[in-house]
Amino acid sequence: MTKNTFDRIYETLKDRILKGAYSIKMRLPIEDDLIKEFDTSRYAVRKAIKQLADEGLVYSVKGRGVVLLEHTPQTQQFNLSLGQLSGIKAMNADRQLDYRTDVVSFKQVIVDADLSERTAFEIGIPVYAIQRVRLFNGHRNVIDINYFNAQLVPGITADIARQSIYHYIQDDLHVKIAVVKRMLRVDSVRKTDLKYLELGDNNCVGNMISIAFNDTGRQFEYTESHFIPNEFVFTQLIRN
Amino acid sequence: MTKNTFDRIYETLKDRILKGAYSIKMRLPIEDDLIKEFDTSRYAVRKAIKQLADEGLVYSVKGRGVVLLEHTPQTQQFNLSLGQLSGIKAMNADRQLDYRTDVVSFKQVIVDADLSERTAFEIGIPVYAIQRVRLFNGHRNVIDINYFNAQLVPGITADIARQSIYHYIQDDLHVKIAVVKRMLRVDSVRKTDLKYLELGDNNCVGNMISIAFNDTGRQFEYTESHFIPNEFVFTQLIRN
DNA sequence: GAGTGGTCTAGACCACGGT
DNA sequence: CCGTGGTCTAGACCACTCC
Repeated sequence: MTKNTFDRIYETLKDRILKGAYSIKMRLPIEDDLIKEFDTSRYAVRKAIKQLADEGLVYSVKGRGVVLLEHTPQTQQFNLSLGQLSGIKAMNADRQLDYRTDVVSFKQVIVDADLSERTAFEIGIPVYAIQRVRLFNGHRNVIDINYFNAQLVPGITADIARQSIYHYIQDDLHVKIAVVKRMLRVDSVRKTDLKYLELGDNNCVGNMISIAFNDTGRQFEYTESHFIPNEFVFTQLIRN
Repeated sequence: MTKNTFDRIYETLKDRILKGAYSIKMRLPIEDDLIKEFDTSRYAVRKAIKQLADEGLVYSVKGRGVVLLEHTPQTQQFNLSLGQLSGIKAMNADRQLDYRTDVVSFKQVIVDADLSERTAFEIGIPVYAIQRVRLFNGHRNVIDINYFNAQLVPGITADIARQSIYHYIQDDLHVKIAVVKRMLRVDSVRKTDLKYLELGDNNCVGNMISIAFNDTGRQFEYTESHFIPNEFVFTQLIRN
């Protein structure tokens, strides 16, 4: 349940925006009116508006008010889907997906100079090196190449990798996944991609490189997710 | 000049973090100490810390403090470079780039059903349809396919397109670029890509689709930037 | 000049983490 | 239990937009 004041305001306003309640004048009510309506302080109202702005629904202009950004069915897909931590969003997220994971490689290795250069893990520490093929509706669309710091997230097994490593990390190890940083690239295919992915005629892959941090600030994961063209999208919001 | 209190605090803290001043204990000073040090209120201190967290440098834990995220030379490149509104960041942003733009197509057209479906512009309005090849060190790395709403940003010419449309929009038209929403995909090549891009053996392109809004909330631009593999990166931050 | 959001202050209480 | 960041209140003044 959402119990915070600003959450309640945020949800109410978001609902109204998506329903088109404010669309005619393209403005949100001014802060003072929202304060009166929700019988609260400016803090909660402003925090709720901030959240709407973070999501790309509104934009605040000093001296004028809070403007709604135009949205159409097409441009809805540009809106950020918050909270999807673990990964990739299929292009048609609405259609039903049959999903399976094959663990094609599971090793525990010691970080050497090369691997350290790539993953930013310290030389000499033990890591789990895992390769998993992700099948969507039976198609080999993604290969995940994971390296997990075995000191920070110990006890991973091939069986856990077949299920969900993030589930294990959070629920069993009680390690909080605080921040994930990502880089996105387009790479020419390499041997592993050709071996495991259904690329068709394509000779490139998308490469999403993620590094994840726990709530003590330590990086416990380095992952490359190679995915086939034409199937996946990533969204981003830039504000002035 | 940065004149806000929280900007001053933010810059000072960021500087210290990057210099490693806090790295031993992996913590920022607690809020009360920062309030004393900068002789200010909690508001400014918290806003500065929020900004550091938005950038992926720190992470706040209720009850414990503000934790620094590990960073190494490799993982620095995951840090967001804020403020780069206009676009693509080359993989090696540090190396000197010779940069040129060729306008290969410049038209004014009326939006029909198909174009409306793609760009979310209303049927019947006039738009500028522009295609520009971007050369980096003489190499045709990017093709920009722009559609600008001619009512919201009138007066674009081929000459302006050769220079900088964003410069013209902001400085001459005084239109504020408030928000840009992006989608990133990997697409199989199409005819236009083959014609204009130096793809080598690659038969895919990266596709960055942007829609831009002015500060009245109107979408004035739809752009596809197709870019060659292996040269560009995008960064993203996900927080819990 | 009137109206609006942005910054800032000075407090209070709550929720969580660790001892 | 204490220390910490998160939420919340009630106000003040400033900077900007628009008329």
